[in-house]
Amino acid sequence: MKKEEILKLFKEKGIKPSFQRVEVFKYFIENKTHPSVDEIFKHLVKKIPTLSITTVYNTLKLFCQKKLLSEILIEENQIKFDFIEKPHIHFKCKKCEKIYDIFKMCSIIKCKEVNGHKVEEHHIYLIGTCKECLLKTKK
Amino acid sequence: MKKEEILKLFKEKGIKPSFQRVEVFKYFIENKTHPSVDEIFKHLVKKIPTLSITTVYNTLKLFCQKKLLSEILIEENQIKFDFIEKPHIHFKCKKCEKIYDIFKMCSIIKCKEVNGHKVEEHHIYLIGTCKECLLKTKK
DNA sequence: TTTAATTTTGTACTAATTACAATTTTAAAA
DNA sequence: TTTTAAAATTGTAATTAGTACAAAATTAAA
Repeated sequence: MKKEEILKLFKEKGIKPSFQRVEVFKYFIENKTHPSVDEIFKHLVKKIPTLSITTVYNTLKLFCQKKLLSEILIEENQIKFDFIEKPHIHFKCKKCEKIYDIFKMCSIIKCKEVNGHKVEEHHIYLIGTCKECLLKTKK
Repeated sequence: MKKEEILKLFKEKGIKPSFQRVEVFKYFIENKTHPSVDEIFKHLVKKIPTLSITTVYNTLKLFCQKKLLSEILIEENQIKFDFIEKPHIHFKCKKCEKIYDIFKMCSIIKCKEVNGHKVEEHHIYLIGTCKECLLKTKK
């Protein structure tokens, strides 16, 4: 994703492209992970020494409101963030703590109504032992 | 659920039935809600004036390990707890903040394996506007 | 160039959770 | 019954994520 594309996306969403905001966004497309606020801050402060943690919080909040990112709350007392491409669910390994994106469909994800309640968001978390950790324990 | 049944359940799970533990457990069966640590503490401290918040944390952690309760992490900076009866998912209303139990099945809940990862727990959260709040806004 | 609006920064604060040592309770052994 | 050891509870202090907010800096418009 090139800079012009980011600027175009920001414009569509009504986000003013400050240097800090573009850098935070770039973090997500360059590192396809599920970072915490702290990880993002620690990474970007190397490049932007004046960066404030409050800016990171503000920017992530804005991106979530504009549906560029979504929050992940999975067995942690720390919010992680997720770049929204196509709908997916998350798997977290209890051993290595890694979070995997799982692109698997399910009736729940499509449902817009349940017991009369209007559904606007779906968050599906699976927890267990990942492929790699299963292999390690077998050895 | 009578006291003898609670004691029997604790014995099965290998939980020593201290007065505090029994009272915390009773809170869940008497109030079918999704309480936070603070709510449980504030309620029980009336009956047990010497109760410590640390004991509540310890007890809830133990109950989660023993699979009597599970943690709910849904759009909050506060963990809530859920009594495990039969598998269900959660719906949270954005307006009134209430959490509903939804007893609806889905292929994801049954799945024990995904992309080679071994699945041990499922947490499904739906967020939106609940039936009651929808009615209120229509008026 | 001036002005207003927006964004960023930095500090102080709050609230949830954890660490840990001291005390109390419980259960087992003598 | 008394002694001893183990487990649970308590209370305090510390940690940490996140928020509030005002001042400074930046941007865009008049």
